[in-house]
Amino acid sequence: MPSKAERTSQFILESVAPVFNRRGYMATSMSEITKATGLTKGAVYGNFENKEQLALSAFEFNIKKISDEIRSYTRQVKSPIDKLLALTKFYRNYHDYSNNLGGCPILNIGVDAKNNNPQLFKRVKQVIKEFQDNLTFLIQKGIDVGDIKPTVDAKKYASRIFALMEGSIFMAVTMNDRSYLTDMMDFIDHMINNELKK
Amino acid sequence: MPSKAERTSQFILESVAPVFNRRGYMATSMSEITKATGLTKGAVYGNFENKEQLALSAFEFNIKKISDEIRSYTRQVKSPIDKLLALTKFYRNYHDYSNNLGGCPILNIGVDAKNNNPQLFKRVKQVIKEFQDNLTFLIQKGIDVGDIKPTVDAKKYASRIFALMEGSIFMAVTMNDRSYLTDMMDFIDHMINNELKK
DNA sequence: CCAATAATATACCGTTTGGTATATTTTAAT
DNA sequence: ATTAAAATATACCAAACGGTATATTATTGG
Repeated sequence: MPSKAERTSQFILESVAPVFNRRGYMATSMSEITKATGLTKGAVYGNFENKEQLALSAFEFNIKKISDEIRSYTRQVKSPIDKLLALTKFYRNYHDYSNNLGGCPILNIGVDAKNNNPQLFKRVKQVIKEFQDNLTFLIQKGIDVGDIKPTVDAKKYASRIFALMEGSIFMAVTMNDRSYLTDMMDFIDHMINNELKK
Repeated sequence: MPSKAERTSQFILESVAPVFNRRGYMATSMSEITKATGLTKGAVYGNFENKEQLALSAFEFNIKKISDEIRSYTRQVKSPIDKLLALTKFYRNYHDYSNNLGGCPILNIGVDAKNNNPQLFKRVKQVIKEFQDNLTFLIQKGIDVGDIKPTVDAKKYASRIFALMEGSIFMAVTMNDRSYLTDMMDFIDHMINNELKK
């Protein structure tokens, strides 16, 4: 059994992760944090150095949760093409998923932290790079195994697909209209089947 | 000559519009506003009711500036297709343009205001709708005059193009890499010429 | 069950927040 | 140039901010 402190730290993160994601770093006050957790400042500061470290950990918590969820989709299939299609399948359901979280952490914290928290922003950029590298690797593997046209520029398609996804997430969340997501995922699927697939 | 108050109000808006755009509503304090303007709180509150109204006016200021800039591109050509291409031409240069402003107001304030300022968020949604309606109207006109395929769903393409643009702006600004913009505008141009154009 | 220790709550710190009442200065019409 | 009005600066307010020292309560190994 994990120690009391470990359990409390996890509980705090679970509680404040959506708050930070929704409200951003500056707008999330310590009083909101104590309210969201039901704990006092003493407990929070006993488990986290300061507000910045807590925000950083909350972002990490959100990213891990999404990554795990994505993996649960992609690991069910084997071929690179099917894994790409599994990714769009995940994002088709993202509107429901994001209602708990309050939008996409990469998008929200990317916008929020850029001019408010350099450390957090640096981490967002790393996460974006990792995500895109994974996507590039997947497309390249598809080329290597002969499923994807060898003329395809893996990196270019990876960054394009990522931008398409973030754009549709922004629109779906902002306009509260899931059709932005489903339409874009249809579009990406079409791209995968007609431009990438051999 | 405009009155002193009118000139001061404009000066305040010019000064604080980029600050609000960069930092968001909550993170922009009155002390940052007095610092950015060089004026005192007395002057600011003499010209604006409160921080919220100032943020609202600053957003309006930014949107008008961009709209005017876009119009200066699109009015130089006549046909709907050329106007669409003029739009992507504007966004090709958006990386330089946005460095002064600190990103896209629609994206920044859309993300920032969603859970921090209902009034501001409502206005962002209106602006998005107006922008998309203009785009829809333009595509529909292209269909009517016979430049664009009659099978094209104007509204669907309008919202898709808008999402593509916002996605690429987010990526370009966040990763500080204009190629996200140029690549996406190439892509949209290709779409205009091969899917929309007769 | 009992201490030693770990974890949480309480009470407080100086600073900054958005906002306002009032004093001072600047503008502009005569 | 004078003066009434408009605009700006100053000085202040209560409340909230992030953070901390210390008191209190829970936990846990013996």
